[in-house]
Amino acid sequence: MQAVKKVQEKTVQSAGEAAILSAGIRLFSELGFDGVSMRGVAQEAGVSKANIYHHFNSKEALYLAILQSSAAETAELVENLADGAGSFKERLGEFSKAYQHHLFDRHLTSRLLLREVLSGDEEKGKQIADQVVGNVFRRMITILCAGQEAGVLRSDLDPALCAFLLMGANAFFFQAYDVLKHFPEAEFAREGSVFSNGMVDVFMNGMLNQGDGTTDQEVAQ
Amino acid sequence: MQAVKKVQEKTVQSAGEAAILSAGIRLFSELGFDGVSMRGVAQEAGVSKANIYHHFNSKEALYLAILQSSAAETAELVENLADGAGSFKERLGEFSKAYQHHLFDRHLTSRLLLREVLSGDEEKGKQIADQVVGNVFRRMITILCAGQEAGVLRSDLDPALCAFLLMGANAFFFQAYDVLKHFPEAEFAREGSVFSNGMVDVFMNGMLNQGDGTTDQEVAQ
DNA sequence: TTACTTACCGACCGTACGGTCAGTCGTAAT
DNA sequence: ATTACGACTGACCGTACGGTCGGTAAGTAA
Repeated sequence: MQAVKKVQEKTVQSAGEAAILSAGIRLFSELGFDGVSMRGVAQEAGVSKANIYHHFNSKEALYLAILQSSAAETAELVENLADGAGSFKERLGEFSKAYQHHLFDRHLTSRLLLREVLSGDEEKGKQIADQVVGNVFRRMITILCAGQEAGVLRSDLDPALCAFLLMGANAFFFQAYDVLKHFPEAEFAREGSVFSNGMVDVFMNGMLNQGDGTTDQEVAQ
Repeated sequence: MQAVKKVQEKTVQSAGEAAILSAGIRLFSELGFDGVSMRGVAQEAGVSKANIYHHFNSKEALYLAILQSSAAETAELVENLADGAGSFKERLGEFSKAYQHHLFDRHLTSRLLLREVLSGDEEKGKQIADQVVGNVFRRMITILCAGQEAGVLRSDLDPALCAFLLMGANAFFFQAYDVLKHFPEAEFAREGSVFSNGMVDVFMNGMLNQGDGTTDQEVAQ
């Protein structure tokens, strides 16, 4: 099985095919590959099952087409993520906020891609990871390295680790949002911006009280 | 459908049933509910398919039994997570490290439960969330509140947010570990302890250089 | 008009699914 | 010896699955 070298930017030219793709992403993102039947897609799209096979060779091919269009769409949007001026802290905060907003704005796409990347498929997963997540990852690392050179970011930290933490916090928040809503303790999850601001604050300044002369030992236990 | 009020601590007394449960967790954790067939479970367990239905009423019941035993096992282990003495920073670091170690040690169980919680099922998900994740969550909040009262932890931070970030970072690292291994940039992911130490360092002290008199404005852009 | 293409459909195929059932076997109490 | 019971099985059932096939209707170029 050869890897897909170049994503054929096959333009959708039939209303049926568009309906199939639209229904597919809705169902696949919610139920996963195994949870979706071609009959279900056909019904949701309002076309016959045979018509799906006219446009796509197999269930796998349909899923892959949806995956690739999702990945391309996300990759493009990530490319245009806010990268404005301002202080390092502001830039990072804006980037993080924009990324989180994107996750929720395109929640079907995001859920689909996250599921695929985290499934540990090793084949499709790696490709998507490079194509989509890798982009956000590397851009964030760039911002962080600039921060290190400017002397704002601690030079003893691994920029990749910092990038992973920032992205991961957003992604995990997105994943856990539905269940988090039902936790009475998690007031921060009511509003996305509250979480985002608090998160960036923690990442920037840390959780500990600073500069009050108190050491860890003095307040042990 | 009534909620399961009390988990019947049904002791496994047949070798076949044990094999079924063992095969089930292996398959369900890797492939998900829809990706597993009862024939597959039977074959993996080395028993007949009918035998599974002798011990469990349905596929759903088998899955639920596995889910509940996994939840109970994890809940118990979480109860015994290191909670030793030491400075606040040390306690939190130890707790975080122990939690991460538990995730990888019981990776089948962890993957199963995480998938269920994050699937947004609203029914099973909520129960598992309360039973397992909720425990870790609340214990971590307790530690954090103690830190606030002792004056070590910043009092302007939401302890629930901090707990979520610490837990989420570990959980997301666990989820992403397989794909992260293949990123050349992510050297921190080679060794679990490297990530753990770096993560706790960031959470405690923040990413920014502290106390050098440099403000954000001065180093803008 | 003919020839060809594309979008689309109803009916069908073989298979694998979840689940059932009658019955076997070993064991342990009566 | 008989009964009873739990562990276990092969054969079977109805259904839903992914996928195929012959055919229709519409557009279009020669």
